[in-house]
Amino acid sequence: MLDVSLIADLPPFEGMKPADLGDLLSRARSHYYAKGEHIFRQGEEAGHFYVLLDGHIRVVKVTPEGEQIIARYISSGELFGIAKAIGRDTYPANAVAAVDCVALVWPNSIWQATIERYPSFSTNTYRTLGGRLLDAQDRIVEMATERVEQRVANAILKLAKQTGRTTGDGVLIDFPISRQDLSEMTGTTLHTVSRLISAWETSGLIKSGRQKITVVEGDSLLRIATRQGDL
Amino acid sequence: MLDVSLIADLPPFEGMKPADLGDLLSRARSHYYAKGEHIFRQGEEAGHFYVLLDGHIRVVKVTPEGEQIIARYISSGELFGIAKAIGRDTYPANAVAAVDCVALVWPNSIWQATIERYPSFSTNTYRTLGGRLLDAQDRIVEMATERVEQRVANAILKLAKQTGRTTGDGVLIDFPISRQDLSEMTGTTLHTVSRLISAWETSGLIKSGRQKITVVEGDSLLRIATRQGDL
DNA sequence: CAAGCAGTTTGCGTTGGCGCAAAGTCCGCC
DNA sequence: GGCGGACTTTGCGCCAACGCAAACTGCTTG
Repeated sequence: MLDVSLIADLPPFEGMKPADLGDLLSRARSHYYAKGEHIFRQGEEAGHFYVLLDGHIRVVKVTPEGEQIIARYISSGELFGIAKAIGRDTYPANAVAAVDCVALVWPNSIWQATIERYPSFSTNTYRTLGGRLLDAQDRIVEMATERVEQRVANAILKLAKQTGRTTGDGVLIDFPISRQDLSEMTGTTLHTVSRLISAWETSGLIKSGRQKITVVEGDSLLRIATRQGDL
Repeated sequence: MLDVSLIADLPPFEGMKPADLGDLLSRARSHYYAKGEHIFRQGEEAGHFYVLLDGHIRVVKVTPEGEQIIARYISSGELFGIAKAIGRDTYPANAVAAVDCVALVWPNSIWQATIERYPSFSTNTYRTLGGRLLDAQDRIVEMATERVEQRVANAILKLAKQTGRTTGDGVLIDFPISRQDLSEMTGTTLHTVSRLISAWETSGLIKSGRQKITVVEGDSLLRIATRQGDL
């Protein structure tokens, strides 16, 4: 049986009564996803909603031409797959386990009742949604106004902030991330990302390895991310 | 006094009982905004929410460097300024009247009660929000994968579809839109937009004038918008 | 109706970033 | 422990789109 302490402190459930939490939890099952596994796919009928308990999930949009764009990374404690919350019947993107993951899964049949019964859950959900809308719009502005170099620096900084783990060298992004992944987050090519990272590594701003990036001098990177034409 | 028929058929209020509509309407006041006037500004305390009754509104994000990006156009019948719905206390963008406009205005103090009292209004609102999130993500994908030419063609087609008025020549976008506006929607420069439009006008795909665009051959434009590298 | 401004067009030189290609390098697996 | 595949690096040539500059056009207003 799942214990309430699993989710009591997670943001989506903030403000809910313990009894309600237990009730909600009793309708969930937990599920393990191996690294690389798809939790759901774009266009698929949305049958469930999820809370990530452990791991990292990549949310990926696929174009008709087969190109992939990373919409966002989900960290543990976050809601995802909430198509129902936006009045949708199909998932708008793929969700892939970036590492081995554990998630709680609820059937969407209880969505409406859940939202209506637990106002704090409802509020939390829509706040999350709103945050994602703002994120998306910020990203549009970024893509429209900044150069590739700035966008890549920014993406690395955001990941380090969102999921970074401090090590001896600096802040390590705590899941495997390839040059290709970064290029799909910033709208460029893996080649360009590779060149930028090589250059930054040479000048000591970051350390990097295979699917691994450590931010050493965040300040310098931030300067790159925010400066305008003043090379 | 405002009449229920004003809003009864608008999407945000679909499914509401006439009595409830009257109730809601009694708390609104209507307001006229002259072309070019700001309805609210980015960063400002969000004091009201709105439904556009007539006109067109441009929602604009401003960067720290002063560059402007058009987030979306609001057409009549749409909700806007719903910062409260996403758990925000300030407006995330400017709203400017693209033409003379009339809007209904409610104080945000009644937001929470309104959302709770009228479930269909709540559902409609979040569906709208969800649509905007999906739009934003589509736009990210577009900016990451398509060339300027395709994005501009796409933007024109979307505007024609959203707000087009059929005339003798074709479908006219029915509010003033400059080359600069289009460039701010697609993440390019007014020069590039101007060049593209000139070319398309020469080959008869569109007609254009000062702040005016008519789509003549939508099919050909769509072909430009969707084709990949196959020039 | 003249002036002026906002919006548009067009030319020209430059360049950031892409596309292609090929050669590493690291890792997991048999 | 060696093989193969996934990931990364780097070189080179090119072109779409930008930046700058200047001229043009057509509303609008006094």
